[in-house]
Amino acid sequence: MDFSTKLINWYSVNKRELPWRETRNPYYIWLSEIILQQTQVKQGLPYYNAFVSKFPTVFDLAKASETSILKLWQGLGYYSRARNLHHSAKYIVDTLDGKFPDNYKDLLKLKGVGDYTASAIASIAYNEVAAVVDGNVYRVLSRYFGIDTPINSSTGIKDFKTLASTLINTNQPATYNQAIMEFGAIQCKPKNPDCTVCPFQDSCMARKNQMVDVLPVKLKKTKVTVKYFNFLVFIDHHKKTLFEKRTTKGIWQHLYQFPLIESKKSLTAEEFQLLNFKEHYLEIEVLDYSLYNEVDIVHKLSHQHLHTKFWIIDVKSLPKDAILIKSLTKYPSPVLISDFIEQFGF
DNA sequence: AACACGGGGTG
DNA sequence: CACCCAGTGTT
Repeated sequence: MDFSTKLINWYSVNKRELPWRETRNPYYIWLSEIILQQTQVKQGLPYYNAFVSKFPTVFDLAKASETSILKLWQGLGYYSRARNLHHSAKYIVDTLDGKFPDNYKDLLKLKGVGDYTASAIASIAYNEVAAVVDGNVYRVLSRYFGIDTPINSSTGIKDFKTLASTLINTNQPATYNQAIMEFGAIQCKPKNPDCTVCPFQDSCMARKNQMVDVLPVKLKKTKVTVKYFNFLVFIDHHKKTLFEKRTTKGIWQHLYQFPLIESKKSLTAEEFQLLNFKEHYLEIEVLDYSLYNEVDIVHKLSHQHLHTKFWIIDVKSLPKDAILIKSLTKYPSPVLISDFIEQFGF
């Protein structure tokens, strides 16, 4: 029995029931694939259901505000996915007259859709013979064929894509692609896979050569930078505060936060006073201020550790663009901020 | 080619 | 703590 048939047989027995497997609607397939980029099924599933429920068609998504889409995306991370989703929905509705791209080449033109996602949608929704290569596929192929080429090197990316293209079952591309990914997720797991129950245990090169725990090979690890964030939580007697949209390039673009002052180190109250935050907000008359968290809250992202202090600042009045504290939760904000809002309670 | 981009889960 | 996750866009 050949590789793809064996995989498909395994899949027919072991596959999970997932809502995006109950449809061929390209819009729903697209939604699920974007949500699942760098995201585990367990984490993405409730977001998928929320998006399908709130935006049942691409037209609903296209006419929504970016803020409402980011609000529904809140907590999922990699927020450019949500912004690109909106951009592409408008492109489909406005430029393509609502006709969803129906092949790999045209799908690739959508913002936020790269080689993997274009292949996934083309195969799953339209049964196009386009091989997917995601983290699961890299792992399964590198182990089964015993390939130690780094999966994130240029040659590795090219070679694995070529190999995947030779293996795909051309009669059942949709099923094959989902089968190999599901196999990687459930059987050929990153850590401690149970190879004794694996259907490929007799032909797997990694198992034969005891390389299961070192494959796939990946270049370099992420280096983490440390940053120090001071959030200014203004409160006036109208129960209003300042909440700003992040327009800068880096993390959390277009999400909302309390006014932020970044420092070179963790500040004491005295140092914070010396820093004289009032310089940043000349027009605001400060009555009193205090530190909410004595110990820094360390918010860990994959490439940054954010050491955070929340300064509670009582003020007499605030500028016109202040918003009611009660309405804070209507805005999309980073988990770090929404957690604070919930715990502080105001 | 290297890096930035989130947050949750696992061993 | 290190690594992984149905990757993509930018530099």
